[in-house]
Amino acid sequence: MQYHLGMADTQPLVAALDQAGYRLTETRRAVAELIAEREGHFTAADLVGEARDRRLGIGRATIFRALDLFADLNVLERLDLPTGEHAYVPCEPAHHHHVVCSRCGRTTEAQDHGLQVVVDDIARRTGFAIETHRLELYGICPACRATPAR
Amino acid sequence: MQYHLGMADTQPLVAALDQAGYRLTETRRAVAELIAEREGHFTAADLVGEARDRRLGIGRATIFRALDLFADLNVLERLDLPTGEHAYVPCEPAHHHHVVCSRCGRTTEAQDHGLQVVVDDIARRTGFAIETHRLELYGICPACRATPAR
DNA sequence: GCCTGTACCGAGACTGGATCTCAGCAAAAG
DNA sequence: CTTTTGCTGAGATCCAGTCTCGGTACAGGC
Repeated sequence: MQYHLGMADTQPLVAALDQAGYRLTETRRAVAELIAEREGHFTAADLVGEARDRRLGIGRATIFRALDLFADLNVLERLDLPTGEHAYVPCEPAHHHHVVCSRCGRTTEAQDHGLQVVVDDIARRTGFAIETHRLELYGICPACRATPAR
Repeated sequence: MQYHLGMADTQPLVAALDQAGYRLTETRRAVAELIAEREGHFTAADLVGEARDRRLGIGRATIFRALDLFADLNVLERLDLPTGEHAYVPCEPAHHHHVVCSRCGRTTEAQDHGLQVVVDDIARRTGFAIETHRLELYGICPACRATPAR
């Protein structure tokens, strides 16, 4: 079975599967392709629709399973957009945060220099033992800033 | 129609409706009561169940509408828990962040002293014009820390 | 190259949260 | 009191995500 897809870089996704000992199936490569072709964030429904349009014959459940898997391997992160939608973004496995363009939806990763101080401060003030945190930023990306608002 | 509920403080919720020019209906007061009685976060399903148990005769849709309304008025915030659940927390209208206890679910508000510096730094590095941000912290609250892990 | 155990897959039923529709009702204004 | 308009309940509907299960194909051993 061959899917004849494009050339987008699936390497990080596929490599993560391999390293973690998961099977490198054609289906998973195809899902990796669909993900790699995307710019910005996407929803599970986007991928399901795309797979259906291209007659790839990939089941709905399989796409959700692949997304969960990539998320577990930290090469994909699940975002909760302000609208309430759930979206996914491919990313590096290291701890970081996302900056989301509220116009075009593209995302960038950001290091949280100095955030630890803020977290520690909040821990001290509230008495909580902070285990994890999540910072999401929304704004207009450089490309969209360069073009007049549509 | 009277609902005969308790004495929890619904004032901030009701006042927000009034100020924004919405009608102060018995139903909305009742939903405000249900919210005010809660500790920590709660889900829409919690309120729907509570209303049904008490035979308040409030429809499912009405509860969702009220939640949306309060959220728009910034007296209620919708949280996306790490589990994927959607929860609500009553809060002050001012900008702030939430600290959620991952054991008992209680929440506290926190000021983001120093966070603006981090946000500005990320804006400079990424070139984004940051409009809003959301910081959520998860940890163990003082009360839960005081009791041995169950 | 072939066999075998097991991970993986597709299809479709199922679940549960959230939304929509619409006729009836009730709050605020005159 | 009457009118206007916003609000409400019931239930249909929608849709994301999960589960089940029979069948498939990968990887490792021979």
